[in-house]
Amino acid sequence: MDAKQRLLDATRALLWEQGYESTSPRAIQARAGAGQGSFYHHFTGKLDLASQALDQTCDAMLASVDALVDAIADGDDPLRALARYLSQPRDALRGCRLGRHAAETAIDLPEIARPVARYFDGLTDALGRCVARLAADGRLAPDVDRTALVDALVASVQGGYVLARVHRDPSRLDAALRGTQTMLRALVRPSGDGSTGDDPTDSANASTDPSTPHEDS
Amino acid sequence: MDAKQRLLDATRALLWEQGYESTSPRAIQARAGAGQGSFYHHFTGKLDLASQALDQTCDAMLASVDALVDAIADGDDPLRALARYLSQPRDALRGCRLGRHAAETAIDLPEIARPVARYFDGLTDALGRCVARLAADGRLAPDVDRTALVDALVASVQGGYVLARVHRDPSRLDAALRGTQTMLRALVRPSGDGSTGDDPTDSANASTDPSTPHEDS
DNA sequence: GTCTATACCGCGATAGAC
DNA sequence: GTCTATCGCGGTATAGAC
Repeated sequence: MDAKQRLLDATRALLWEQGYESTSPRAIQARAGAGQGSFYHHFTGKLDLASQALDQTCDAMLASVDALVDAIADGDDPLRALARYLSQPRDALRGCRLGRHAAETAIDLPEIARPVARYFDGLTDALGRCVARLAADGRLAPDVDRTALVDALVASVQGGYVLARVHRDPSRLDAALRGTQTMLRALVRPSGDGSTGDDPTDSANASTDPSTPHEDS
Repeated sequence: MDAKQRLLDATRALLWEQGYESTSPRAIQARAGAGQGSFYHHFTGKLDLASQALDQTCDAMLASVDALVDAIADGDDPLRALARYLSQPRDALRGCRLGRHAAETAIDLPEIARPVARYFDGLTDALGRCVARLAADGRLAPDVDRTALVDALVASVQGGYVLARVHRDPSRLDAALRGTQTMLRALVRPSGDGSTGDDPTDSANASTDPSTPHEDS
């Protein structure tokens, strides 16, 4: 692999682990096995490299989210799709690869804010399609503010990361998301189809199951 | 005011604005109008000062939370108390004074983690008292995981801050909390008392109302 | 395209005078 | 208790050789 992509990969890892402010060019170079020359040949500086790295992370995470939600186009239950998103395995103690930058002063830099906001816009859009389908199917009271509902779902994930890190306990993210699912199921009327058997939305949260890699929020 | 408290106040402000890693002793001294001498006379170093500053912030925020919730001991509606907490005015773009440190690597230092976790424990306890009262009044299905529900409420606030900062839009915090309140009201059975009139839990979120100061989450 | 050498600056802390 | 002077270190970037 060429030095440019090695630098990008190293940056993506370090931005996730430490955030922007605490990640130094020297640390990136060491991790990438590249020198100062490569660094400043391919990128104008730390900010430029970080921005491109975040763009790659954004693309990967949006692809993962879309894969979870796309099935509703084929008639899959939208509530099940939302449950899939909420119970996706997550690295609770590391935090969200993009959301973690919200707390940094660097979020004021457009080069940092743009890829981060682009991910949240895409995520909001994907979950919004699920909620819109629920409303169209008459499973959501018409007076429910659907954008507010989506923001609440996204917030419960981001806030769950905060709880997990504060308490050094990954299960707090699981708990928060189970609580959110409990509230969500109370708001949404059950599907009209005949399947009354096992309810997929009842599945325990999966961050206790560190099986597969995952690229979303 | 003596130099020690001026240093603590300056640190509290800077920790809120910039976080721990980005706050330098020099900046604290400048803001406090104190010199190196005062700094290292009263505190062993930056970490010691930050830890004491966070402890003061934790105390102030817990006092604010308790004031919101205490009324349920006098028979106030617990759902109304939760609504009061969720719709408390907040400085959405600044983030939570304590929760913002969850994203920092410094959260791994016990001196930083302890006061932050102490606040979240106290907040969880206060909201837990409201939820327990709801359950005792038969307004919550017995199979609802109450600790998970509380975590979900706390997470929606913390995650709402993330949304607001990512989008540079304070209204996203309001939206997330409105969505959470919508879900919560769907889960909780209405109060049994005769008052069917205006529902206080329907009040719009108050972070659009920057009237009073506020010390909680 | 990649290397090494170098520069400038601010961070975090210490020393010692007053 | 507070001041100024100083130190060692690492962050971020540039220069110029190869």
